[in-house]
Amino acid sequence: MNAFASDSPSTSGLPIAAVERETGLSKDTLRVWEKRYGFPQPLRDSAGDRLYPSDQVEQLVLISRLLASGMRPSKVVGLDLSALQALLVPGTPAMPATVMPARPPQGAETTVPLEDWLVAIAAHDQVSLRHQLAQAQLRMGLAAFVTDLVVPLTIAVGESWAQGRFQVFEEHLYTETISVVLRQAIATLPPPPRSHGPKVLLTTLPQEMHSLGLLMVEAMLVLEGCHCVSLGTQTPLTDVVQAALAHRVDVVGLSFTNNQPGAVVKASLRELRQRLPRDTALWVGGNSAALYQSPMDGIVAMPSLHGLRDALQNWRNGSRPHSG
Amino acid sequence: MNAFASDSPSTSGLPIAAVERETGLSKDTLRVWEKRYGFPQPLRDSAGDRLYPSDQVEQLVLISRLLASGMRPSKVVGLDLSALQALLVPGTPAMPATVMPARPPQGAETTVPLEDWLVAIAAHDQVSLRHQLAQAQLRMGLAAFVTDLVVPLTIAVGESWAQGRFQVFEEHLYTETISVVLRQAIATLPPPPRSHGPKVLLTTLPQEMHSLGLLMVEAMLVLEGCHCVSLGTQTPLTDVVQAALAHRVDVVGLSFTNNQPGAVVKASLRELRQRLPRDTALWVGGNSAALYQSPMDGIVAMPSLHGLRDALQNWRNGSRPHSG
DNA sequence: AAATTCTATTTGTCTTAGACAATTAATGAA
DNA sequence: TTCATTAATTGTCTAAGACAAATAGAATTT
Repeated sequence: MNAFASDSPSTSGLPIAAVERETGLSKDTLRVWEKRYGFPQPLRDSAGDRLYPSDQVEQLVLISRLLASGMRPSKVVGLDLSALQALLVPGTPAMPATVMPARPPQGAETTVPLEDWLVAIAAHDQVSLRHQLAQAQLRMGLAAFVTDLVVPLTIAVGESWAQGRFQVFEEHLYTETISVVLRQAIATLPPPPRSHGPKVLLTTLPQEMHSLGLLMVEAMLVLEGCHCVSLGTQTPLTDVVQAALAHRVDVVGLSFTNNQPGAVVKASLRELRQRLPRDTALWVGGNSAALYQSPMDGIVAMPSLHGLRDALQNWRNGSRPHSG
Repeated sequence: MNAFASDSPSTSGLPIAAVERETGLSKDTLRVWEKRYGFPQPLRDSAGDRLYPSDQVEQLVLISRLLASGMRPSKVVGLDLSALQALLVPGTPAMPATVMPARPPQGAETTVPLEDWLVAIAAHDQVSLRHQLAQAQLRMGLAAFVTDLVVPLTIAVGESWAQGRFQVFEEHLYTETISVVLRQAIATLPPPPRSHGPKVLLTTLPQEMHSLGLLMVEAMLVLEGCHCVSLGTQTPLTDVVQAALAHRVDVVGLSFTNNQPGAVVKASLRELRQRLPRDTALWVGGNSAALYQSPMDGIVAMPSLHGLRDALQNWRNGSRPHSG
């Protein structure tokens, strides 16, 4: 058993299982790249097993991130660190411009620039950060807080992390803190007036573990008078269907990051659409590029939270034409 | 590219990648079992690729659950469905009796039997469930709520799920609802008196995605006057260390389910212990059997929440002998 | 009886190279 | 431009064998 793959700091490299874990690239892929492109070029331990030097692992991490945003392996697999970073900096590059959040940061948000928030996150003072965020939420109101602060700040944090400015744990700290503030805000919201909006099931499919998007959507929906049922992250497809039936929801809302290959995302959605009742709407969002490349039948894709309002309007018109 | 593995309902089986996803057993393992034990016995598609019938997948899921609780493959891989279920029912079987939660359900909890809570969960009324749980929390107090209700109820839900009584989405619903109630309770707790307890970093390692245990621990610790920093789930090992340093915590607390093989858990802990400063305590808990099999140097393993009190006491004595 | 050491078995992962089909890019025709 | 066809790209699967970590069971000592 060549076995467990703890990246012992003294050794000269990581075994293939550790690299798979760190990069998300399968062992098969790592081996076939080595054969086809000549990269990576791992060392070998005494048993002949691959040992990936950490600089190659770093390159692989960047490569995998570029792939997730739409690049092709042949274009990026050989490249060195600086070339990769150069490709990575400009925003979310492979995302078509038409779906980029059209609205520039504006109004209330500019009172405290994003940069200051980034500095506050880097200060590692969770209590203070939470306090400041909670205050901002009260000052701006929940809707503006989400669209004008949380959304751009989350994007900025993601980019900072991609550029190596933030550690993973700092991103975790940010996520956790925002979650607490958002949950608190949602919890203190007045209960929705009965049958004013659709009943919405919120979750993500397996492999999608980011709950922040769900929370943002939940906040906006509750503000609009919807009744939300959240299942948290990583609900198997079968159970999404069962939950939708059991709770008799009008809408199923899913969030996708660009962690998964686009083909998998599309296939899952096709499958889900087929299994859900016809009259159950399926709304999807998140920064997975695959969602917006081509319109999918019976699926409403929302590249930004602003789409929620329209989707709600459409639902009210389409699904309940004789008022409520 | 035999590619993505959506379990199309019309086909006669799942491809190996889907089975890996569903069961957590690696493709290598699935293939080697087939060779060694003659099970599973997948069909083949036109290209010669394996197609696992869904009943075999069900067996594999049960087998993987038994392995996680300490059974050996040779004892369970061949067994049929009923035999597997028979092994699975009695509690957490492979866990040594000495580490089982010693205290039987008692006192306040018996006013509303667990069974009634299970029925309430099965009713799919999240609003009502949340309300009832919040009321119970207020009535019992947070500490008793956690130890006497949430802990046994979570175990009961897990067992119900293992026995097929609950669907995955019902377990998700339960988890989400409890989380909301616990977070709410923690948020409304008075801030801890300064320097009355250690500063504790709470998180899980990658592959561990259950946050409920962390929330329970956080509740108990905050009650005891500790200052908690939670990073949520799935923090890479390296970042746990960095976060511990950045936040200057006294204690790192980790939660482990029995999702991962024991060897991986142990190796990760050894590694983490080695990388953390000597004077940073490392507390671990959760129902991963590996934690309690043999004491590990410099690691405090707590099979139940009741161990927290003692651990705190020890920390206060050991780490700060000349008072604070 | 309990703890320890040793040996034998079990077990998961890694290795090789090649085949294949789904996807994407490029080419040609309307 | 837009659509269909061909070509290139790319990830996954298959096979059998090798190997070392982890565990079980026996033999030994405390």
